[in-house]
Amino acid sequence: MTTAQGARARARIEVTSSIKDEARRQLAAEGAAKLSLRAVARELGMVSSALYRYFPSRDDLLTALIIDAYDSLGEAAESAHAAVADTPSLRRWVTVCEAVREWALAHPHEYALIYGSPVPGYKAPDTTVPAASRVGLLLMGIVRDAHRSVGVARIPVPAELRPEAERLAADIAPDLPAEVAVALASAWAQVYGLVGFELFGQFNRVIEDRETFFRYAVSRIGHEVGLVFPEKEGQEGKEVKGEKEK
Amino acid sequence: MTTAQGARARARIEVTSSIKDEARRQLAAEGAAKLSLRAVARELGMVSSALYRYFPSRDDLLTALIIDAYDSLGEAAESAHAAVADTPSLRRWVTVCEAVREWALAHPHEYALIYGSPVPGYKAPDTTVPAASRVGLLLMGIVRDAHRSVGVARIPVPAELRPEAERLAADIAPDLPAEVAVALASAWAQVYGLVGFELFGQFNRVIEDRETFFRYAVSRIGHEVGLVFPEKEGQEGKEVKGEKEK
DNA sequence: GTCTATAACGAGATAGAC
DNA sequence: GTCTATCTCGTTATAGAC
Repeated sequence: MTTAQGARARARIEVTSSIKDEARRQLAAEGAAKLSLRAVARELGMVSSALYRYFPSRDDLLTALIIDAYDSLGEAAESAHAAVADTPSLRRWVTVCEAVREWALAHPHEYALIYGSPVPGYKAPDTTVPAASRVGLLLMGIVRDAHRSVGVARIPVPAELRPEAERLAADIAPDLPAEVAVALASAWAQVYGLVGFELFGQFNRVIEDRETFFRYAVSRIGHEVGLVFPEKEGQEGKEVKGEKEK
Repeated sequence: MTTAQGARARARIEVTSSIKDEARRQLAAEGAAKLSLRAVARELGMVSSALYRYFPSRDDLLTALIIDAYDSLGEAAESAHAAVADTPSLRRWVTVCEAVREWALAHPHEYALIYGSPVPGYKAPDTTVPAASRVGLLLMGIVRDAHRSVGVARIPVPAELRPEAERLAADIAPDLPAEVAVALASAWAQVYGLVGFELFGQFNRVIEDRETFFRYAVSRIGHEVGLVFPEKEGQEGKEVKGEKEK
């Protein structure tokens, strides 16, 4: 009984994942807008109606691919971070950003799916939110740790932004000062901009040594959210005047 | 003679632009991947083959739309800048960035066309480069002016990035120091990240007062390329206060 | 010379009857 | 599940109108 059920469940999981694999292949070839349940079925030697036992609609298949992509990116970022969890905050920040970039270069179509132009007619359901938040939460953890240990630079926000900053911090980063929460949100968007520019071709004929450029740019951004190498504190020139320690 | 030619030319321009108008409508409805010459022709009451007198292929139509979008964005940015051309560099920077954001919000599908995920199977020809460069050149002009008049802060780049920085400056910004050229390229990508995050929905449930947030974030980025309000020169360090708990 | 229309090709998607 | 009749698409060849 349980073995039969287990076998069925296993088979279901296997079919589900080959459907997603084929869908990802089509994503790479034709783009998300042209993802067609029928084509997936044909390629798998199934009939289109059979797919509906696994995914009730094309949008549900898309949603599954999106969640998988967010999770794959999140896992790449988290495991890269785990290897440097004991190092200074700026090093951890740069490492995570580099992992994001590398994942994006290795999975350009999935990156386009989650961070690129919206798919026409598709509206992502709230079920994508947890997976979508993983990298942001990871970066927030780095900044939080830095804030708790050595203290991060706080760049005062202008009065007009104060209410939004307070609300944002209360909403998503209750243990961070409002200024830092704002800096973090903006920093994450900026990192995404660097990755997007490279991936979508805007750096063609502009930036050649993209890895070095990226490492430098995200370390500047990390610096901007207040992260430093503790041993370098006080050497950063006039950009950041933190208390000297050491 | 001239009138007949003029009339023909006028008619040609008019038909060309109604083709592009209709194509833009379909872009908004279905996305660039599904742009179809036949559908455009049908909607205009023409026959598909007639379109080939105006655009030799579907890709050429796409290219025309892309160039138009870049030019429309470039013009929006340039005319916004013209209104504040005599103000301090940071104000000019922020104004141009805000114009970019506003154009993007007003033309989300065209923004997605030029800065979003690549259209599967389409390769942009070099003819798009001049239009694509307009905003970048405008921003570069602001930084150049600041560099010439009050001087901009130069943040030294690490040794590993030095060759790339020199190459980049020589290539695209011969009148800027290498460090500043690098900072500018990175800044432009970061501004794009902020706009993209907002436009593509990553700020949903995160940032509410997006206009204020954006103004603040891009002014920080402008600061990062060395722009300041002249009256604040020499006070940069004061903006940043380290904080420590221990 | 400049345009539009008709027809067709090969490839693919789709809806529905069976 | 299968098969078929009918759509779509980009593109080209051709013929004729202005």
